[in-house]
Amino acid sequence: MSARRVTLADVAQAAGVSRTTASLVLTGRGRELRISLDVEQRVLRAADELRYRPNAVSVGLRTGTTRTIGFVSDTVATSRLAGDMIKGALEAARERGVMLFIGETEGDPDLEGGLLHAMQDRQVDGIILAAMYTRTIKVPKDIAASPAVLLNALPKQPSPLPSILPDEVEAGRAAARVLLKAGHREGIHLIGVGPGTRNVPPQSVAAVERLTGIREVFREAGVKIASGRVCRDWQPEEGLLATREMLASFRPRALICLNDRIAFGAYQALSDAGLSVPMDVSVVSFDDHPLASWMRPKLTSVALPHYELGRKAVDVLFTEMGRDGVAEGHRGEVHRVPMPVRDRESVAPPAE
Amino acid sequence: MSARRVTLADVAQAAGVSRTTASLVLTGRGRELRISLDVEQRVLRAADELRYRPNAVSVGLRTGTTRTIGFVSDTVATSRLAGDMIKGALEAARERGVMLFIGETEGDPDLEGGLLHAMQDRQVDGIILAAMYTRTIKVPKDIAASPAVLLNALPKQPSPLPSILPDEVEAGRAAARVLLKAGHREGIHLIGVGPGTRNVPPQSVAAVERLTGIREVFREAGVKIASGRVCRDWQPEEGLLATREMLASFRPRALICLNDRIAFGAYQALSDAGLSVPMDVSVVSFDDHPLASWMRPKLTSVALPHYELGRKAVDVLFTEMGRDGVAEGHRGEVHRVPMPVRDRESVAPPAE
DNA sequence: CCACTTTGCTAATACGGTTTAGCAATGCGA
DNA sequence: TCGCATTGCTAAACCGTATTAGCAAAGTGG
Repeated sequence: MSARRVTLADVAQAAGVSRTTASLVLTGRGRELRISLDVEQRVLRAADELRYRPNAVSVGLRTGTTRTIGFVSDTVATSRLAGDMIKGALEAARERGVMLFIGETEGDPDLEGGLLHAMQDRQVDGIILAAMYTRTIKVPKDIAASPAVLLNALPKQPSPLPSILPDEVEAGRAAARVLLKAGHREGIHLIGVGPGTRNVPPQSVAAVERLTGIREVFREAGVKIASGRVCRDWQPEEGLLATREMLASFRPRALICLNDRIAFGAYQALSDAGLSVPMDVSVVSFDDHPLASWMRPKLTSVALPHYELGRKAVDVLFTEMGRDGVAEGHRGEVHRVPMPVRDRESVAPPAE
Repeated sequence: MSARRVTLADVAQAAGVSRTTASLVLTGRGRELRISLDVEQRVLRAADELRYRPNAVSVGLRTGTTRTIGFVSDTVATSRLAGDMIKGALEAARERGVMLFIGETEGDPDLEGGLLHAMQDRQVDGIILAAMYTRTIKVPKDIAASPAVLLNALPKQPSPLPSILPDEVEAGRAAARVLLKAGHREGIHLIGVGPGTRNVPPQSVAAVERLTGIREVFREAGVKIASGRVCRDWQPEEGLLATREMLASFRPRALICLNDRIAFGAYQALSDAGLSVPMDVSVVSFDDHPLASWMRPKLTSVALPHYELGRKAVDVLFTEMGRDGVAEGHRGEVHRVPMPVRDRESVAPPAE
């Protein structure tokens, strides 16, 4: 508020040298440009004593690089997802000495455009364009003004931007294998999608890919999926309804719920029907929402690696920033981040 | 990546005027400095055609103000809280044409110091120092280099910084009133704190204040709190244990759970004991975690106004930034944001 | 002793804007 | 016709740093 910031000129004066010399020493180019050891020490001491910290704005103007990246997402608050993704990005950024601008578009293209401009005006070194739920997005045309990556999203039209995504197909396989390994081969029902490849809610990449993985493993194992119900909106309410409906026609041995909120609803339906988890029915799910470990019994779930996704986005963005312009060949690369299985208490061998 | 950015000089040249003139027109000082209407139009047209956007870094250097504020919190990912607080701040910031730097300290003072410096180096116009769970924090000494506010936190030592907090005492009163209004006057138990003022988990501001409000209303109504149990960590597990323990000695008519996760555990304990909510036992809680509306029956809860807190922080920060230096009198002001009651299905009149 | 290299530092310019001071042309009153 | 105010614009300085080009002094070889 009060005391003016210490500038390079102050340091130079205190050390009795020119600003040039001070700058050279402090940017580590002193040796290279033959500044004597004596002077170097004087400058360093002065800087230290005055608690000099370079003005990043000035450096940004001069060098054109601000050590700042922008993180633009459709919505940050609605889910915990955002939090962990941002956290991952934040930590990876910190390790590299970079700061993060955050912006939220709420799906509004105008807001998105405005945000991207505001960030570019501030000379960000790169941009992460993130979606909170995996989906395809329309890539704004002028985003390529700076290096950029897509996080948790695929481009609608072909695009040179790399994307970072959870490995949903493999997650689907993992969920199916959890049941197979526990000995399940029949009475397996899907809540949220299926049973056919086309029975998926619109827009959802996760739905399609998880289902693909699930079907693949069961097919290879010669196991038939007993039934599947689509839920448009993957909320507890719908999970409850879908499960209740399924219970009207079947006596299931195992459920694959397409996410934890659906599983939460399924638990309620099963409990209402007097069925116990995992004794009567095993349940596997996806996302590893915090909820999953609060439920009784604790829910076995294939985790969305939000934190890792965030980190990876920063990593990829940095290699992208390193790439000096044209280096064709790996444009539009897709990076898949593994989804780990969290084994808990909701799966047991089928009762005899 | 490729095409150089359009600069003011380009605009000036295209309009056939000096950089000075272009700048004056574009900053709206044209009239004031007697630039002719004709020239003004030429400049505006040129800027428009060239799609000129001022380089914010340069402006920042010259004017010393970057239209950027820093949001530093102890941890953003752990809870949904963060999300909504950030969202509120983000929207309020956008409305004012300001961008947000986000940083996370994980409670590490060194990281915190580093972050604050990194932000000050980038010439932020102000800083929001936020805690995810309401608590007292040690205010870093050199934070006052720029205007700052405390969000969801109180200073440990007296400090000139304003703080923004949820109105927890009033929330406590509201919770108690919900029960009174439903007709409850006995068999009311507290899960998480109490019954005495000193039975609170350490560090938690919310615990103390909620309890204060609760006790005040019941005292005035001449109602006695039947019992209370402290939970150190306000998690479902502890809520379950505490409730089970209480049920061993009492037959409660109503529970005030100190947050929703505790209530979640309490639901399980009540269900295990064959008690139904709200027929046998009414439950009121705090926070309005998303969980609250997923539970069956839906949980009545006094909501933490995260979104509003975030907005308010930006508002207060702006008035703080407006205050040119010394304006004593309202230093260290505390702003309380109301906590609204979300009436749902977990409260009913006491059974006869 | 002189030309030439090396050593050790600095002057000057650039980054892209904003802002102050001031200049040339015109208008106006006496 | 002269002095002075007004109009309409611009030159120049400035923000704080990085970087290029170059200068003076000292050292080196012949």
